[in-house]
Amino acid sequence: MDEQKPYHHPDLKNTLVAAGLAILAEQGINGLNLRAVARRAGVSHTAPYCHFANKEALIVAIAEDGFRRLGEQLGAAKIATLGGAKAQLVAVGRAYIGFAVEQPDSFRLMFSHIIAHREQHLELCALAKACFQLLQSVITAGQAGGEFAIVDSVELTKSAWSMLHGLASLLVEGQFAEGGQDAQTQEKTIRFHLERMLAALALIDAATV
Amino acid sequence: MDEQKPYHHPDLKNTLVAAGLAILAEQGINGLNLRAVARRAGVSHTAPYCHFANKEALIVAIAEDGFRRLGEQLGAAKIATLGGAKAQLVAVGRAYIGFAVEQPDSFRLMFSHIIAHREQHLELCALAKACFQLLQSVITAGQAGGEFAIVDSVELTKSAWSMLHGLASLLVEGQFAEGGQDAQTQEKTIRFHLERMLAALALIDAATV
DNA sequence: GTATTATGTTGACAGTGTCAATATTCTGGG
DNA sequence: CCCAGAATATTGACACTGTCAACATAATAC
Repeated sequence: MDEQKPYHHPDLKNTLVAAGLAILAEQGINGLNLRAVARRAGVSHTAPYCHFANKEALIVAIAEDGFRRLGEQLGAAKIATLGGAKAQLVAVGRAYIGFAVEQPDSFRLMFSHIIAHREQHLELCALAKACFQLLQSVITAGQAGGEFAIVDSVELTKSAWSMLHGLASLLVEGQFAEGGQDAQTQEKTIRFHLERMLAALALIDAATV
Repeated sequence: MDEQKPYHHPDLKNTLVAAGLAILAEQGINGLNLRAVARRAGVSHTAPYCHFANKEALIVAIAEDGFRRLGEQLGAAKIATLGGAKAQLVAVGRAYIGFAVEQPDSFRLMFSHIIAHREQHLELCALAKACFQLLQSVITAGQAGGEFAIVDSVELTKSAWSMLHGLASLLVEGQFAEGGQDAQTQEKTIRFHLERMLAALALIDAATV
């Protein structure tokens, strides 16, 4: 028994990211520190420095993982939905909100200013962009199908993302919680706002063009 | 000369908040720690504990100040704008975005999860609610004037706030910055999205009712 | 098979939040 | 006016955290 682990950890880098995610989910951002991550991974308190330049680098890796999971969930929602681009947009939007509400600390971390110079982290930017482009693909498909008018799809996607992100952020930060709502009520509220916002997006061009 | 300060500081509590705000503006959230605030206020490193239970309490006070300033700016934008509720809504929205972009660290702090149990801080909640209600007042006025349809104004205001907050957040976190845009271009982009989003809000009821 | 590199550990240091003990000043009641 | 207690501020200490330097161990390349 007692498989004593080798001096060299099989895959410490990913183990550290996983440990960070676990701590994030359990204790939130305040509990997320390098030494706790190292402890959880079963290594010494400076071992992370062999794989990450500093704390921020580890946080970036965790945020990257978050964007990867978000992208997967958005993609899954998209392909699981038939019935036109507007329905897909609602489904993808619901997935975005769902991710934020179910994993609030990951969501916060991904958009947090803790990551000071976001543009310097190419992989992080690429993963975030992939999420954006997934949203955009739904919108361009809708344009092709005549569900949305023909305007710059990047700008239209920015509007859609703003709406989703705002709703997600305010929900996550508890700004909309007047007393503890039950899950069902909250679900209804979310769908209500989602449908209204996205219907507005579909309408928008009739008004502004 | 050399007015040696008295042992008892005239108004340390407010001085500490002001010092915190200054540090926040200069060095961002990372530079904001109790000892630095105390240093800047010219007192010992534990003096803040006479006025704040802990670091979070000071941060709450700084956030409260932020909501107070935000409320003032929104109110000023509202009363400075003639020409109907829609124009007012755009103006107030522009003020919201302006606050976020000009004072990104204050904006982040106000909505930050650093403040763990927001609902326990009554004054903070009241100040945030005052901002919400200012937005709501524009919308109800618009309803009375026939510019917006008659639906639950709280829900309509939540939609508006979500849109504004999402745009502000993504701008502040640099998600929309593809390369350094000059101020003029950014201003155009902001107004573009604002007008579209708020026009969408005005239209929304025709679609969903 | 040895030199080099990659990986991990130990020990140290400065900075931070917080508490206990102490000092100074203010305030109200005699 | 004086003094007791409250309010305010300081000093010193402690644990925890991020980070670095020095060293130890394992994998790899020639």
